[in-house]
Amino acid sequence: MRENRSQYAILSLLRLGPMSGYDIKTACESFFSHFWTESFGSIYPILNQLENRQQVRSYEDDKRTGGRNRRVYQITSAGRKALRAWLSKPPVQRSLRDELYLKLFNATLVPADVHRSHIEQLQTQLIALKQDLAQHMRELKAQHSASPDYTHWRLVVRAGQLSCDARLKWCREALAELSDQ
Amino acid sequence: MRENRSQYAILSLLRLGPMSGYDIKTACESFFSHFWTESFGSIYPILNQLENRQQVRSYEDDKRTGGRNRRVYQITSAGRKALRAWLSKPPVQRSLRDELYLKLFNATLVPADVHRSHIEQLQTQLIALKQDLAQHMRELKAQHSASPDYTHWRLVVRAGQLSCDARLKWCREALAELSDQ
DNA sequence: CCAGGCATGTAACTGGTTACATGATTTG
DNA sequence: CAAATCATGTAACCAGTTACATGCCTGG
Repeated sequence: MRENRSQYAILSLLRLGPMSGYDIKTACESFFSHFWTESFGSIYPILNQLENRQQVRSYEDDKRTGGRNRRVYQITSAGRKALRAWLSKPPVQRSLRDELYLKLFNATLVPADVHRSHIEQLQTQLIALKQDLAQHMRELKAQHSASPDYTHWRLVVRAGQLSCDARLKWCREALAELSDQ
Repeated sequence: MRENRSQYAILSLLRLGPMSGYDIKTACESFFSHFWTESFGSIYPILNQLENRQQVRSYEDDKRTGGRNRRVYQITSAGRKALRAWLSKPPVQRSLRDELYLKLFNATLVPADVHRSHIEQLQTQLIALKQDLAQHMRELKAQHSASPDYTHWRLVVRAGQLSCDARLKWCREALAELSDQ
């Protein structure tokens, strides 16, 4: 059984307060950036499904300034219950696929420069990610250190940092090894 | 454009020598275990597609002992060329989705034990993975240290090790933080 | 004789992305 | 007025998984 997880990502954000589909996308990009993504093509249809199942409720957000009308969703107790049920199940590892390593596995088929530049690109992305995560951590401390969620949110960001550092270390090792040949 | 990557995983293995669909699955599990998976449901149809495109050739493997007849595939120069073309393109990061962190984000909704046990489960898996990777590294050294692929294959395993260690470190930190509360 | 490993294949499904269509309002 | 931002939605697509069907041969 392969369950749609987008619904739980959406409910996770909705439990923080009422949001529109657009807000959910934005919140996803800021809160979940380093471990989860959602697209509009999932968000809007799933919000409708959740409403049919009475796991969210919505209302038209009238009298607002800028942009077209918004529909704002809020989680219901049925929604919270569904989220809780999912949380209790052990997380399942979905298939793992890392293109970089698959390419590196075949490195001898193309000039060495190719892979060096792929790794350098990754390194650049990771350096940017490292700064994002540091910034994220500072904001978390400043805005949520009193929240009961703080410990867990901190751990989530911390996981990103450790993983990012490990990959950066690998990039340095790999580049060193690939150049002295 | 979202390209089917299974075909390249299959070509990657086929460049090491002729294999059946079954062999490919097995090789995938041993060579790629920590960064790539394939299922029979992809392998067999894709082998046919590759043959139609003349990127692989096949023959019936008669007079063998045990099991039913095998069809053995070998890569052609067109196949090698297609693989090379893909290798040169920068690897694209496909959407990132880690259930554990999404669950942890909502940790306050369920008893603390739930997440502790999820993390302990992960820790157990990672310890097993660490041993697998160490074993894999030893075999690599023993069997392929003379091969031109050795440096790259070593780096691929090394990436798994660094990532595994980083995640283990996170598990320890997380469990420490979640228990003294 | 049956469980398990070897072996091939197909059908059904779906999660999730991409691209497109549409439109209001603000700002430079 | 064009571009950017806010905002919602749908249609098409497909990569990849799961489940099922089938069958040979070996060893306990």
